[in-house]
Amino acid sequence: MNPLDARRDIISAIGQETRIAILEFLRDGERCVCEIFPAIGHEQSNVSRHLNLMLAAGILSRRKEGLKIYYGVRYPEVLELLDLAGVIARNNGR
Amino acid sequence: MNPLDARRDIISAIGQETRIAILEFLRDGERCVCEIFPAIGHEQSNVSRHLNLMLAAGILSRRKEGLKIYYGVRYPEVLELLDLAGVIARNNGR
DNA sequence: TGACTATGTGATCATATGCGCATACAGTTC
DNA sequence: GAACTGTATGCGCATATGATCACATAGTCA
Repeated sequence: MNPLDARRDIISAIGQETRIAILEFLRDGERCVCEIFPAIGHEQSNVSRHLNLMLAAGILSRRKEGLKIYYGVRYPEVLELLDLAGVIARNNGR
Repeated sequence: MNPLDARRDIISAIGQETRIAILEFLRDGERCVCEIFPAIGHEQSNVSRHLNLMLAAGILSRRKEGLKIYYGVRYPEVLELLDLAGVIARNNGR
């Protein structure tokens, strides 16, 4: 994969409404799926897919603990990227 | 539009291969469409659409000069976001 | 083992996206 | 005005994406 593709994969893994909601919810630390999906108000199966997509993109970590599986943001840069997008949006007058 | 939507619009306007190529080409300053599309090797019509999409998202500037229309990156944060994605990709081992 | 809980996945559907072709439109020059 | 150059847009197509439903799987514990 050329570096161009790699960046696209990262950016498009972040730039989706449901996934932004998940990332924001994970800002304070890792959470299990059972906490995430009620918090953002989406179906468990849907959230599971988004989590696995971000995991595959390499921006989430995953840890099993008994029945539960905890996902977390793997790099602070992911949240920084999100914040940077907020800055740009604000420059645009929202 | 809620702030979540605004960020998604910014991020998804950046996270596409053709548009990343355009943004990289515009890194050194504004260029007209007639320079951009041969440089990145895409159809003029296709490039025009991508430029207008990014313009609508607020991340590009547009300036007319005679027949030519010059597009430029409106905020340095856009290129910073791209660089940040590069950092994450590199953390992932590309 | 069997009931229960947490998570993942196959099938399907509706919509969004990216592209190319042809053509329309706008501005310049003669 | 006509010819020309540069840019935008309508249309159609192929594929990607996000969502839901139903069901499968995996781990726990009586």
